[in-house]
Amino acid sequence: METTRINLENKTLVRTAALAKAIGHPVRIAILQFLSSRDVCICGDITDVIPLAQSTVSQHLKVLKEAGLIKGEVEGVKSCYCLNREGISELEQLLNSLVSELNSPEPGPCC
Amino acid sequence: METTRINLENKTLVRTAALAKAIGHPVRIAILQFLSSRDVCICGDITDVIPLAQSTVSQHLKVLKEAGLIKGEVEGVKSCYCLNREGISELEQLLNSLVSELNSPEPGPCC
DNA sequence: ACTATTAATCGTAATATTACGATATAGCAA
DNA sequence: TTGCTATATCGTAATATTACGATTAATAGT
Repeated sequence: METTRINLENKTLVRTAALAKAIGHPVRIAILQFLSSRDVCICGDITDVIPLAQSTVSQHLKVLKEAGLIKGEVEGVKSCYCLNREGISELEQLLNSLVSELNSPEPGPCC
Repeated sequence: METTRINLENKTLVRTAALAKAIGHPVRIAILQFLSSRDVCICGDITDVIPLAQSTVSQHLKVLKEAGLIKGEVEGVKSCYCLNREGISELEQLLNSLVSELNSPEPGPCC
């Protein structure tokens, strides 16, 4: 029996997991949705729509930023956030190829 | 300014996050890929291809099972696992609608 | 019945996540 | 300068995750 040794260091594997992990929390998905619901960057009112402490929201924003899913920059006294289109399309591409990989081949006899 | 109050209890939101979290680890993605690489259920040799302790692999399998992404049943002295097609398509559907939601509308002036 | 094997579960330690309040930082307005 | 506001960061507590070895439970083979 050939032992198809799995490489857990695989770049795509690790990156896909990291992106999935980043969206693996309701608050972070909600933040992404909120950012996409406007057609401009959002400066300052993110905390207002999320029923959590300001510091907690800031923490989630940091996670999303580090994952490359949003961009943020200081704009005067406020911070402006918007979606990082590159990160979103990377997410889309990696998750799509994962799912299509999982969908083929067809289910076998026992499932 | 209308405060679009975000509901963090939203079923779709919570479910999407839970599925994303389940695939938010390289080992679990690797397990899913391995399961899909055969066209039948895998009985027993999952531990052999993952370079981690048997108990750790079992834990990851449990996470995937609880998320509804795999099915598992005892087959004699072995356990048989295979992908749960329903869970996978739920994952596909929820992530697709999330991503397409994030992709529209077009990027505004500042991003 | 006895033994070997498979896989789940238990116990545990190390680390990560999540949330909060408090504090620091930095820009704006007076 | 002095204060005000917005947001990041710090410190911390509670909980969750991840990994391991040891144990248990159940089956298969002798």
